[in-house]
Amino acid sequence: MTALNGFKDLALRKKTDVDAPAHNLGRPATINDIARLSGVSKKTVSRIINNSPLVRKDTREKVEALMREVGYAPDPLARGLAFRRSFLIGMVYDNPTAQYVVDMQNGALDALRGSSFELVVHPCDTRSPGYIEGVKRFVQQQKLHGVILVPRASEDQALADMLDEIGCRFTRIAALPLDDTSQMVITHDRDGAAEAADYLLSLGHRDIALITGPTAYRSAHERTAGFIEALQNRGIELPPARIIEAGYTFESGVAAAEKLLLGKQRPTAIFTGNDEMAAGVYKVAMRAGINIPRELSVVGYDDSPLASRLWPSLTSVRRNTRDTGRTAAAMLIQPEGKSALPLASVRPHLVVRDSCQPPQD
Amino acid sequence: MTALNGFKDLALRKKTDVDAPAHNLGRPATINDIARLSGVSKKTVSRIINNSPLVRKDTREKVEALMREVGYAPDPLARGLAFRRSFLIGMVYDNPTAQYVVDMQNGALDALRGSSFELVVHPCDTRSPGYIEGVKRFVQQQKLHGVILVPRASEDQALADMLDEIGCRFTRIAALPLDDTSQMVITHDRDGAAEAADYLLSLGHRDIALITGPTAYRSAHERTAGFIEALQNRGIELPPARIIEAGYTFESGVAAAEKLLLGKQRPTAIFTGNDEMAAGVYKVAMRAGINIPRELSVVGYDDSPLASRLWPSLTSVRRNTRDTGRTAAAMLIQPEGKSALPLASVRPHLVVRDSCQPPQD
DNA sequence: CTGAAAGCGCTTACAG
DNA sequence: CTGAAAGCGCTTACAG
Repeated sequence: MTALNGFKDLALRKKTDVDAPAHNLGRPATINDIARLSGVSKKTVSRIINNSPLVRKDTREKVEALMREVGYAPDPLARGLAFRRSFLIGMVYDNPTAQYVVDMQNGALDALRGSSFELVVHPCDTRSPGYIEGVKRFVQQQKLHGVILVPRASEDQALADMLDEIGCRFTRIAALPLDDTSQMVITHDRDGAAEAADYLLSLGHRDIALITGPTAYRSAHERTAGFIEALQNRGIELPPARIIEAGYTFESGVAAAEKLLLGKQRPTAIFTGNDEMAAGVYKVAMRAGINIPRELSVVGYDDSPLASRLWPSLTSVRRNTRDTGRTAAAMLIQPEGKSALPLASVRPHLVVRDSCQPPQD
Repeated sequence: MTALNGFKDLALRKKTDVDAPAHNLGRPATINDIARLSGVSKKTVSRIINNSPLVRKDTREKVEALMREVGYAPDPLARGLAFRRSFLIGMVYDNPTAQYVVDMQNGALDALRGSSFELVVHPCDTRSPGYIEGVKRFVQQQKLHGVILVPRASEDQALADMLDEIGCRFTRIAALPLDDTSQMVITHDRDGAAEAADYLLSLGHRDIALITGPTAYRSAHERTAGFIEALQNRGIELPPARIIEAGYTFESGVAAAEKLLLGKQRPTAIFTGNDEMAAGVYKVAMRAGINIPRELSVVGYDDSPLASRLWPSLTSVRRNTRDTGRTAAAMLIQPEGKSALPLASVRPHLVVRDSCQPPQD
């Protein structure tokens, strides 16, 4: 019986080294060590670990001092077993852009730093039929404390429903609010695209084209809507031929740009739904000898590293992905009742570089 | 007392539904359920979970069938607590290249898929003094099963020593063997760079320049050595002015390229230690009106997405990072004694695109 | 080849 | 505000 042993040890200690607090146990301290050495019960130590208010202030301070002294940290495995919930936050994503994924991870880790939580990653393929089962196994088996859903996985209602059903809390990251019940971080892609439109308008462009991502994606839909709306607000209506839906990939950007640039009447500016597709526009323009920015202005979305690597460097909408990840993780590890804000916002903004100029005529 | 309850339940079941094996317990099954329902002891179930040979074949098959039927999966938290070791693999890295990090993670996850292990990520800053303490806390607190060390963190002997000291197993990924004791995956950067050199030689280039990464990095050192060696093998000695040490970053590539390209006598070809710096060469060449590949051939290293996004697309050495990650993780979760290969190899190879031509004269 | 007891380091539910 | 008992779901060490 652990507890009894604890008390026997305490008795021994009292005789020998109660005045010499060199608590050196040659192994990681446990809650029993802390209880024994500070003369309180395990349960009181547990209350202190879990920030219960039901502990006298001086008791708390005494015990916390001892914890620091011996370098005590509670075992997440043992806590997890007792809580029936681990100290692991899962990140579920289906996104091909490495920088976006890494930024999101780093943001989440920012929020987890100093807490007892760690981040476990789960890329998946939302087009494969079994992927929801895969996430379910991941969540249930590891008894995850919570999950961060990254676009486009965050947009799959079936995934969210499954998580609700098994009682797993989660935070969704999305371009706009998807429902009223789940926690969300909203990235306001509509505003970012509008800023891009306003910028091109302010330079004097009027014949503008748009290469969108797959509009089944919320992000693509919002960026498209935001861009078109902003133009309309200034009295400019985009003709259908100036809007091309592509696939968020470099290759699809190349194909879209060929339609736009190799015809007789080309636009003076192009806004693309992400930087990958903007790189496709660059390739076509380069090959065709169209000078960016003199003959063609280009604005991307993401502000990925690619934006500054391209030449001329690409003006692009920055998404503040790291902040998004940090916010999402922070919502998840917040103590239960405590101001559980269901919604948070991260706002994009335009980063101006060298890829735009007033149109020549 | 769980065990006693277990036996009581078994008795009840025997009367009622022993012939109707619809084992539906409205909660995740535990080892006790499996033991009770299959009429063996907990310990025997445990042996089966842990692949012990000390189980009769028909016992094993009977129990495994039941496990499948009720969808039993052992709780990693409980196993971890008893084992004093979790089912978590850590990945420790200090690398700015997002694609490299993501490829490495995905590779590791390939190897962990279907196992009981999950991947928990730990980016760090090897230049900050406290980072080794940070890794130590990470490993000890989570009782990690093992850790994958990614360059450049993998090259820090102090980090490896700390892990040895606390008894944490780890796999290092490195350009060449660093010691004889730890498990390693060798990426043979020397060979990759040699292949780049041979390719440029085969095109007829003789006045070649080299932009290296920080040679304190093993990867940069090996790539540099491999490139220079391959040239020497063909009787070509690189003059010191043709070798510039840069920092693996885009900006440092720009600065190095300016030295090489804006002088009077420029080389006909440049090999860069990574793709980022090659993008820097592109920028300087573009700005100065130097045509790639007609007037200048460029070869990079990494075969990152950037390589195909640049125009003209960049010939580059592919590293097979995903294989590297998979191999590293596989070594870590291999059953203890079982053929614990200390060394594994992943070989790079050149991917030819549009950035090279024979020199004009 | 199989099993009953004790334990891993915590928390919950109950009692005071 | 504090504590003794029981339990979370597994494994280890010992015994047979």
